[in-house]
Amino acid sequence: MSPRLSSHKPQAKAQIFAALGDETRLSLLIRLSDGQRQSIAQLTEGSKLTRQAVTKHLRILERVRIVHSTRAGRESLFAFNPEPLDELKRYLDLVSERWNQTLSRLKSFVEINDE
Amino acid sequence: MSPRLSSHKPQAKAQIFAALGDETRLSLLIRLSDGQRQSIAQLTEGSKLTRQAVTKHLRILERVRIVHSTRAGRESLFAFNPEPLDELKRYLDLVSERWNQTLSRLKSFVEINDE
DNA sequence: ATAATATGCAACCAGGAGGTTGCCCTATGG
DNA sequence: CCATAGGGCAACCTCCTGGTTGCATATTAT
Repeated sequence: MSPRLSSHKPQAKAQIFAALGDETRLSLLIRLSDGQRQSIAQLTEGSKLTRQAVTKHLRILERVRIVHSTRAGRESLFAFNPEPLDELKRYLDLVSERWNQTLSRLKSFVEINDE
Repeated sequence: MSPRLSSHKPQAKAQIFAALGDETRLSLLIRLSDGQRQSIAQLTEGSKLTRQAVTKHLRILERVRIVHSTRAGRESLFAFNPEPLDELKRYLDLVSERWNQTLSRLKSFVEINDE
């Protein structure tokens, strides 16, 4: 019923996790998750970083489809895309499930846990 | 009711995501999520990597508490800890929630989405 | 037309990440 | 007691990452 862990490509997941493994990119993600499309210049405001740095981060997020950009005149607008995050959540659920199966299995042994 | 996004420390979350942003560490995580404690030597088996490399990865996972180690004789056994992953799931849920609020808000405008 | 705005591209740089090797220390099994 | 198995520590190397700067290009506003 639930897709097995083995059916997930680990490298793809790792790439998404890695994209989220940066404070700057997380904050960009938060700013975009409110649904407002924002230009690079807008996203750079209040960021202490250069526009180029922000651009690089956005491209990284874009490569794993957490974000996607469309050109509008002279500016390129970035928008949030929740799909990859949902994918990660499902992945984490599978790990949890695997873990919980173990717990119930252990419970049947009625072991004393001397942790 | 649900904790706001602003109450989460972004750098802490970024560190956890970063810890998961590596294929080797993801596979270690999978191997440990079955509940069996495993030594470094065991985890190194079939890994193509050196024991030292595996150790480094384990330490990274340990620093964010995804894994924890206990010394048992001459070997140190690593065990999985699901808490940080649950934390991440909650975090991702908050982002999704933020996103969905926007969707319903947009829906009230009855806009034509020409994406 | 011109100036200003928004971005792209490329080179460059410092530091960190992933990985290896060598050596030392501590348990454990004969 | 000695050989061996399991690890820790530290040095070292290479490559990627995050960031910057400089310059070129395309829109937009005046």
